[in-house]
Amino acid sequence: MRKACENPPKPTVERLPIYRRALEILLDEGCEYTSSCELAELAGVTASRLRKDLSFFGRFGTAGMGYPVRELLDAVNSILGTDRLRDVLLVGMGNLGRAIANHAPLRKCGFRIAAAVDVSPAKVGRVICGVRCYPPSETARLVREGGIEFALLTVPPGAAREAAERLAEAGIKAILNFTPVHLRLPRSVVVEEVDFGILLQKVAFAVTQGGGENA
Amino acid sequence: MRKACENPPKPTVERLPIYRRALEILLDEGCEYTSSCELAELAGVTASRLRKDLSFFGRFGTAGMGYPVRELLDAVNSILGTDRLRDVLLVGMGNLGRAIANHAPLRKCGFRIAAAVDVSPAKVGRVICGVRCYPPSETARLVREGGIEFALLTVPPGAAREAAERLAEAGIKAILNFTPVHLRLPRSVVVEEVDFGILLQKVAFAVTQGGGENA
DNA sequence: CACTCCTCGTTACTTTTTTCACAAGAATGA
DNA sequence: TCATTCTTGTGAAAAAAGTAACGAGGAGTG
Repeated sequence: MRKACENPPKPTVERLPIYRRALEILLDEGCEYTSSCELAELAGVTASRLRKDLSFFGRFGTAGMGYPVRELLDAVNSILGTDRLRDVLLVGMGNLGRAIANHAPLRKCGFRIAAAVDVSPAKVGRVICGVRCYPPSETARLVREGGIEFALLTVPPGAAREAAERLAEAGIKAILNFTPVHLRLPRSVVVEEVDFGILLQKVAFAVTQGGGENA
Repeated sequence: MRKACENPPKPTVERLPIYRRALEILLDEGCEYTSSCELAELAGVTASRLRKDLSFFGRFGTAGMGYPVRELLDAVNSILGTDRLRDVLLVGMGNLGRAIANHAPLRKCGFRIAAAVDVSPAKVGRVICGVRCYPPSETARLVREGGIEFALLTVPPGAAREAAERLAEAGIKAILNFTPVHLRLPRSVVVEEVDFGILLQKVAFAVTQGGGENA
């Protein structure tokens, strides 16, 4: 039922995790089948957009019946690559790093903090929030031997660029960048920026200009 | 120099904070003037897109010269509503809440954690990470008396919906939702979702499918 | 078995967003 | 002063994304 994935639009891909979350809710409730209407409602999109999004990846439903929840969830997981638990490297065991290490919902999304890296000698060697802490010099070894593809960058702004370059050299595939620093890395490394300040500015505009139009 | 803001595209608005960040870097470096090429390079967009984005809000540059950094930054701040320090309410003083309370860069973006709310009696009344902690019952008073418009929702998933509704009733204007729960609130409240799991899934797709195309 | 109802997947259409290319305008130097 | 050289701002074309409508095809019913 999987298509050869004829280059789906970027917004479509960004909605897949939202569908996934909705499907998990339905599964928890014991629903075996759902409709595009119901699922779209849960995900906060229109039914036709949901159907079109899914159609980029294959045919998952049966006319008149809807979608089998379990199967569709498996399919979405397979598309996203979250069908197995993936190891993540935490770079920077500060406040934010610890918060993420303790962030339970990550596990439900298919990710596990496999190890952490920090410059502080007080942290290296210890297990903090359930995660063992290594010195930065171990980065490459951890990535290679652990087969780690993803990193969370939660170091102070001043250390961001160096840490990112170290990760890139180690062969990391993707970085979730929580620092307010624009990283300049080879295109082979996927970088996703998560800047709380930028997000707040975005809603600040919506509030001041729009006078309260929702997204 | 400000236009009447003829409904700028949403993507344009989302890029403004990025331009803002680039402008601050230039200002720190002591640059008085910059060009659309230089600024676009720093922001990671094309020069024509930058110029078009700015054109939605007015005319800020002079042909042959470029843009005056200080003035353009002031203008962007004015557009975004970050020209003055804005108070933010932190809801949920857990690991993530504390991390954000300590997150220095927020201040540079024009935001200040004015107060926190938490259910735990052990936290209420204390000052944690420089922020005074109040019980949830005080939410409405804090929002009203402090003139607070923005809230950061960092409570456990199970408490998210109730806390969000309390905020909406208190008259909050916007919520940055760090919980993996889809909030259903009146359209008058701007909600921005920040779900680490969803972000990881997004890059997971990019890595597995794209084989490494950057965003 | 025939009929109706329901829901998917797809196609055509509309809107939004991006890209490209160029005219207008300001500074510089002879 | 005048030509030259930049660089902006903008309008048109192209691309991307979203919306709506429709046909196809099972499921349930009598």
